Amino acid sequence: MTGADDGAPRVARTPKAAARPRPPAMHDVAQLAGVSHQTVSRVLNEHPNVREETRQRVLEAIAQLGYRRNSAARALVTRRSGVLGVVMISAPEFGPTSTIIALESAAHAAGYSVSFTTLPNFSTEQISRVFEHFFALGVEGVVVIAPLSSVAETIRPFALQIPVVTIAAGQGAGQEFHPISVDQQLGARLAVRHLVELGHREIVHVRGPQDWFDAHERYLGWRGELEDAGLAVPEPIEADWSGARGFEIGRQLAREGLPSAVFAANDQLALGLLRAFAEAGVSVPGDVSVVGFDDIPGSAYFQPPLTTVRQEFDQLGRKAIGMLLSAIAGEPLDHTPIPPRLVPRASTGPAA
Amino acid sequence: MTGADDGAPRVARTPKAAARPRPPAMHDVAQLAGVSHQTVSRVLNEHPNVREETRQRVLEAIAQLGYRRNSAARALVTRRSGVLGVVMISAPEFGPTSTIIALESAAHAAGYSVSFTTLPNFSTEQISRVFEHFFALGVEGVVVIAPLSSVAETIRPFALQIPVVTIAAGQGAGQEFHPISVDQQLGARLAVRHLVELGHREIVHVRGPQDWFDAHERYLGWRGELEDAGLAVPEPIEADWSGARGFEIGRQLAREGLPSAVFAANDQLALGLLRAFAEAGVSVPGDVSVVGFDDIPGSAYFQPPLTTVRQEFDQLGRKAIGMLLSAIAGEPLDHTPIPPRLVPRASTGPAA
DNA sequence: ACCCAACGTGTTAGCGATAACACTCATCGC
DNA sequence: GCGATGAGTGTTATCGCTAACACGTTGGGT
Repeated sequence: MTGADDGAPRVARTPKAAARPRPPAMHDVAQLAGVSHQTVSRVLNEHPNVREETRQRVLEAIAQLGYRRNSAARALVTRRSGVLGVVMISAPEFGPTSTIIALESAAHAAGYSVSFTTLPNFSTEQISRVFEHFFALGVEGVVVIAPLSSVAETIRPFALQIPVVTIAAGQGAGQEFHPISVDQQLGARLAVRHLVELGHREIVHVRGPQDWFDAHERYLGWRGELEDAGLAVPEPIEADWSGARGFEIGRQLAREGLPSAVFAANDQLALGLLRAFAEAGVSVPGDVSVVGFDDIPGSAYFQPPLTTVRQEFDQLGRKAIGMLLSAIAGEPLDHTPIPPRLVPRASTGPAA
Repeated sequence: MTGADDGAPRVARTPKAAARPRPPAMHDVAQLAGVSHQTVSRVLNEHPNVREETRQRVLEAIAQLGYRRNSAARALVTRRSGVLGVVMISAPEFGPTSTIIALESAAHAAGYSVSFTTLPNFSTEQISRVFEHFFALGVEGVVVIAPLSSVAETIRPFALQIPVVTIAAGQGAGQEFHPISVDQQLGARLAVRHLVELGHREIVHVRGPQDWFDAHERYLGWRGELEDAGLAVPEPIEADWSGARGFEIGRQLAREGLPSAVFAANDQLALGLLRAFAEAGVSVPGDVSVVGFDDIPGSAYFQPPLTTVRQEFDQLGRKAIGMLLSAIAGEPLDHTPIPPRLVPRASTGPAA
C-alpha cells in the first residue's frame, strides 16, 4: 500500500507539474530545502524542535519560491479559520463605522481576519441569512453591531452555536451572547448633570427611536438624573435621528415656548435644533442651552460649537474583540460598559 | 491499495465518531440518503444529472443533519475562495465608509464575501503587509479605497499578481490595476459653474491636500472651469480636510477681504468657513457664497444650508465590484467615472 | 557500559470537498 | 438486433496542510 519511494507520487504528478500554473506548495519548498514537508510545516508553525540551520535553509527556500501557506488547506485540517464575522447596519453613520474600524484593527492585531456583512435592517430572516453565511465561511466568532434592542432576541438561537458579542443591543442578555457597549445612561447623566450644574431646571429631552438600544438608554439616563436631582421630568419629545426632525422640533419649540435647556439624543438632532433656533432669532446658549450626543466631526464648528458626549469607539472595538476571543477560548468575560465623556463647548451656558 | 469496502475507513473512524464533536460532512449526508458523497456534491452544485427523487432525498438528509458544506475543503480543491479583499483607510469619514458599505452589498449580491482591512496610512510597507495577508487568505481580487494618488505606484507590483480595482487613486493607471472613481473634476466644475451662473467673478478655492487624488482633481476642475469661463484663477488656499482649518481660513478671509464666492474642497471645510463668517458678522450668501463637496449628513442643516456636490457612493461601490469581477473573469472593463450631482441650497446666491 | 529521555526528522493518514473517470442501464437509429 | 449515446450514479485521486506516530541519534544518570 505504501512502499513507494518519494519518487512515485512525484512522477505521477510531474506531467502536470510541468505546466505548473499553480503556486508553490509546502512540498516544493521541502524539496528545495532538502527536507520533508513536515519540517517546513514545523518551521512555519514555530515548533521548537527544528535545528537552527535547517530552519534557515527552509526559510531561504520559502523566500526563493515566494511560498505562501494555503489557508484553506490549513483551515481544513485545523478546523480553525482565523476569521471573525462582523455584522453592521448598512448606514454610513459615525458610530457604527467608527466601531467597525476599531474592531478590525483589534482583530487584526490578534491575528484574525474580519469578514463583514452589512444589513439594511435586522429582521429575523436577514439575521439568519447572515449567520448561515458566516457558518458556511467557518468563522470562529461573530460581532453584531446591532442598534436595535430586538436584535438580542433574534440572534439568541445562533449565539448558542457560536460565540457572539453584540455591541449596543440589550444588556443583561444572559449566557448565550455577550453584550458590550458604551455606557449610554452614564453619558446622558453627564449631559444632564452638566446642565443642572449650570442652573437649569427645565431640561427637555428630544429622544431617539425607542426601539434603538442607545436611544432608550439615553432616555433612561436623562430621566434618572432628573429624578436624582429632584427635578420635574417633562414629557420627552419623540424623534428619529435626523437633522430634519431636529429642525422641525426647534421651530416648534421656538414658536410654542422654549425650555431652559434641551438634551438631544444625538448631534444631528442638535444641529437641526440650532439651525431652527438661529432662524427664529433664539440665542444659544443665551435663551436656551443645547447638548448633543456623539461628538461627530464638525460638531465643534456648529453655531455655536456643540456641547456633546463623546463615545470612545476605539476602546469599544478593542474590548468587543477581546471579549469575543475570550468567549472563543472559553474564558470568563467582563461586561463592564465603557464610560463616555462630556465635551463641554459653547452651546451650553448658565440658566437665564 | 484500495480494495477495502466502504466499511473499512468508517470503522477506523468510528471510535472517534462516537464522541462526534464535529459537524456533519458530506459523507454523513450521503450515508443517510443512501447515496454516494459525490451525488450529494452534485445536488449542492446543482448538477443537472441527478434524478429529482434522489435530489429530494439528499435535500432532506441535509436538512435533517443541519449539514453545511465546508468552505475550506471546497476552496482547497477548487482553488477559488469566493472572498474579495477590501482595503480602506482607517478613518470613519463619510466617503470611504459609504463606499465600503456599497462595496459589501454588491459583493454579497454577486455571491462573494468580503474580507476587509483598514490602514492608518498607505505606506509601502503597510500596503505590502495587507496584500501579503490577502494572498495568504486566498482572495480572488482586491479593492483598494485609496485616497492618496501615490498609492497607485505602491500597489502596482501587487496588481500584477491579482486583479485590483482602486477607488479614487490615479486615473490612467495602466493595465495593471483598474481605477474607478466619481468624476471629481466634473463635480468641481458643476460647483464653479453654478457660482458663475449666479454672476460670481471672483471664486476662490480652499483646496485639500494635493497628494489626495480627490483634492487634486477638484482643484483641477475648479481651475479648468474658471479658465473656460474666461475668469481669473486666484491663488488657491491650502488646507487639510478639517472644520478647524476652514474656521481659520474663514476668519482670515473675513479680516483681510472677502472674495465673491468660496468653493471649499469638502463640507467640513465649508462648515468651518460658515462658522467663522457668522462670528465675523459676514452674511452668507449675502456677502459671500459658499459651496462644499460631499453632502455629508447634516449639511442641509448648516447655517445656512450648504450648497454642495453629492457623490453617488452606491453606484461607485457597485461599479467597483462589477469591474473587479470582470477583471477576475478576464473580461474588458469600463473605466468611465461616475458623475456627481450638484445640490443647490441656501449658501449660494447672486453675486453682490 | 547500558537504558532511556529528548531531540530532530521523516512517514503516513486524514481533513471534506470536487473532478475525472468508470460503470450500469435505457433508449435510439439503422 | 446491436453498437452508440447519454442519463444517473459510484469510485478514486487529489487539493495542501497538520497531527500522530515512527525512527535514528545524542547525552545523561547510575
